[in-house]
Amino acid sequence: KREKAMAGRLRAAFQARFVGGFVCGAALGTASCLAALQLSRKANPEPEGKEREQEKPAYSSILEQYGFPDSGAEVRYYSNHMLSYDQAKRVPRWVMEHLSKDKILGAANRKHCKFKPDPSIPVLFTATNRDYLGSGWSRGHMSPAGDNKFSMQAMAETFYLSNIVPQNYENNAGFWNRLEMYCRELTTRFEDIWVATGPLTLPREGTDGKKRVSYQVIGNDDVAVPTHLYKVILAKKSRTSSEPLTLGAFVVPNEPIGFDHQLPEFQVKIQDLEKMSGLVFFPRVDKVDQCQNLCEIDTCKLIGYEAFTLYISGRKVQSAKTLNRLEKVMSELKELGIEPDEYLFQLYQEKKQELASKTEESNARNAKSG
DNA sequence: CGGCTACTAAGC
DNA sequence: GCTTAGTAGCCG
Repeated sequence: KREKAMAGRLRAAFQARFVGGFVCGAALGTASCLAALQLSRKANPEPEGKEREQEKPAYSSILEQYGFPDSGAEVRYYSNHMLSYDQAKRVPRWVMEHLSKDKILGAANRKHCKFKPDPSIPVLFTATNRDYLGSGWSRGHMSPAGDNKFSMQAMAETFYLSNIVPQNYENNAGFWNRLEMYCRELTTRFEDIWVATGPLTLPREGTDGKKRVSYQVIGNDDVAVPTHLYKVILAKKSRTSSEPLTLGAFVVPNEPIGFDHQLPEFQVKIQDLEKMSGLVFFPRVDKVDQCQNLCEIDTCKLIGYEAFTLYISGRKVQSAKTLNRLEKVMSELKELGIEPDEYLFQLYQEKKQELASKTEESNARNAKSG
């Protein structure tokens, strides 16, 4: 009995979505869409009944048949992220992803990925690599490549330009990079994390005291350069426990931000971000009463200068292809007055061995052939 | 981790 | 001749 009731509810929920146009256009033909629209109109209570029906001129249904303007903002699904695209700005409005321990482990490597136009977006509205090259702005991931180590496919899809915005170089490699690292670090303290990321073009007050929205556009496609980027983090401690969710929202200027700034400086009330962006995040969650503040529950502390530099050096050591390069990385670190920690020193030793044996091999080959 | 550029070889 | 793909090397 209970099962039947449940099935009925599910069916009702599906139909509500269906007539709401959720599926319309994506998977169904025009005829079905028209039917859905009519159903949806009928579903709305018509306060005045027949009179209202008569008032409605015949041409309005013709208009429906020809179709309404399409912003292309429908949700697009990829292996590990979803997004809504802004066809006018050639950047995403928002990108969402799920993050957990298993997602950030694996062999997927960004060196095998290439930025490219999203094949699912109409050519008229896509950005291209040319728009970015030589523009003075870097191609900044919204859903980061590093969150998808578990899957080559998932990582490759984050390189579609539908997931990219023009971002300040230093910001991208620095503060924003560290913020993304912090999100990954959260997987050690939370079982599930959902992150929404996107660009903002916020108004600024001019010298005349009037507020204006002004932003640069780059390339032949006029790709919009955001003034700010936002990130909303929703985290759940454990899948089984019923303790409240944890929420944090941040708005970061699209400019260099040094180590003298802390993450909480950029925290905003979720309602404020919603007003700025025109988006309601996690609409089914009571974000006021049902959520705790991330920066109270967790550290909201980004990795510091020395630890960050050590980490970067570690990555460089691992990708070194010559002994010369390897030694340079280490000596530059020393010049900065930073001593390698145990982990980096071990990476260094291993790489040194590996490269030494490789040059030995090639020497042997040359001797043989020569 | 986050990026860019230069060079080579292959292909139309 | 020009574009594409892969690689090596660079920087923060």
